[in-house]
Amino acid sequence: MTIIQSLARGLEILDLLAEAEQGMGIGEFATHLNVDKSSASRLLQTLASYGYAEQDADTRRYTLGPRIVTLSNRVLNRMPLRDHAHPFLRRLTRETGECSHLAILSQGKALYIDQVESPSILRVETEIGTMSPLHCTALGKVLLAFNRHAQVDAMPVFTPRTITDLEALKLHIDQVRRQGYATDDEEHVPGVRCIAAPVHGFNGRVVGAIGISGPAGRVSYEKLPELTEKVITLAEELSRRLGSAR
Amino acid sequence: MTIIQSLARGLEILDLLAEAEQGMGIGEFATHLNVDKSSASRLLQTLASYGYAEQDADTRRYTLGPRIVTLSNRVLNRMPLRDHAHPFLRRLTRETGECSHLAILSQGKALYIDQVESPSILRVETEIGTMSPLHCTALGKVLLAFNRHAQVDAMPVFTPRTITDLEALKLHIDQVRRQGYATDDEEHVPGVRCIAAPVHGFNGRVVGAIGISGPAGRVSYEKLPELTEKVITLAEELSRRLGSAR
DNA sequence: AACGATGTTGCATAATATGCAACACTCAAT
DNA sequence: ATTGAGTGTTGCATATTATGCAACATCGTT
Repeated sequence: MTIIQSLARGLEILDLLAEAEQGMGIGEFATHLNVDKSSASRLLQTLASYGYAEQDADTRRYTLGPRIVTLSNRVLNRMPLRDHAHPFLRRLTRETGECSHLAILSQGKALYIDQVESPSILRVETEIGTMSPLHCTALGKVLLAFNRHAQVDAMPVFTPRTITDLEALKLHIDQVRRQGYATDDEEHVPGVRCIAAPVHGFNGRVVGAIGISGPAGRVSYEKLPELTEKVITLAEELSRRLGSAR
Repeated sequence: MTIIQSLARGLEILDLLAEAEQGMGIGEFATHLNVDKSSASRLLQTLASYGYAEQDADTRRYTLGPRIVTLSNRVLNRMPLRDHAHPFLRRLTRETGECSHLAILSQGKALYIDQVESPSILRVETEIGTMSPLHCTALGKVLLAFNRHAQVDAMPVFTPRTITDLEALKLHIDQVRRQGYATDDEEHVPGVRCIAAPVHGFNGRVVGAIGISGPAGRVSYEKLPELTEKVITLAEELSRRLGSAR
């Protein structure tokens, strides 16, 4: 496995730009990459010439360019699941009042490929493109339980409630498999609870997970059964829509 | 202006992947880039290690990876305009029955940053991330007319109705400026008509364009005045929402 | 105008990306 | 099961290019 260093540096620059809302100057890149200013400048020029970066004429700082957006929607538009699922996401948010999400397994994580936000002021802030760990999120656990390609190789701690023992997780995932849904009980983000259920494709295989997330105050233990019922029902309807025999 | 060749090759690979829905094999990359298979393999491995490409375990072909989606939504989420405008896009589609779009000026083109699709089966297929030429699209003409940074350097022909003379375009844009909206009368895509109007920000500057597109049969000359009125009204409401004095 | 900060460009050379060849893997045909 | 073709990966010598340095250009502040 060989890494082409110059390409890697360019991609690292994109990672830096993803975190730099106000853009970055050449000197900052040079420092982060541990290269000379001149090298940083040439890398940025290359990225800019292909549309991946943009230099603000006034501040001379660089920001992410539009080419990324074009490519991203190529990726997303290649997923028919998204189009089928979106009306169900809207229904789920309408019926529960919480944010709803659709995720698929990607690179060992749960990739959020669509969502509908809650109308409530207090809500969980996530975005499409988020890649969540599998072991401590409801969507992730569903993928672990129902997608044979899903596996965890690390189980970082996010909260005191995060499951960090592999045997404990296996038992938990077995239970998810039996009950047909998963919950995240403040295991990833303190104060946030999630519920998710699997989405089956036409051959019965699990092609994704659909679920809701909300503040623990609203997604309370008393409300869990009712909300869970809604998530499961919508997931099954969507699965049937996709042609699943289930 | 120096181009870092290895980085450029990696970005060219991303461009190839954007067009290759079923992915591509290493040999195809090598041919397109005019490099040896081994070089192509190393470039792809680098892209894959950063999440920009993925290799399908079964076919061994490479496709675009999820990292692109994550970055894309960073770009889009940095535009408050999108959040403000989305309800107006929905209203516009509801009131006209056509697809509605929101675009900004980016790299000399109109970058579509949001849209709401028409419920009709027959509709215009565009996607977020599309970068349209300015001289022959309604959104683009609005940007040309109202954004002082917008200019055209080339005027490629798309249809027999495309304006290809610079003087003619200048007159046309002057008219757009006077009337406060623009139309695309089958100038970009045969059989497609569009209407767009400017969106003004809090300092009165034009921060984007909002409009609709539909088949010429539905966006007929008889319907144009009524549809135009709706677009202008919504654009002005959105502008007021953004704090514009207009 | 002078100065400091920042981005850009030319040039010699240090470093790395390349092509070649061998190898590993997969699949289809016999 | 074996063979051959097709495809992706990896080691190595060296051809090529990316690098750092220094000079320059640009911009904003005093």
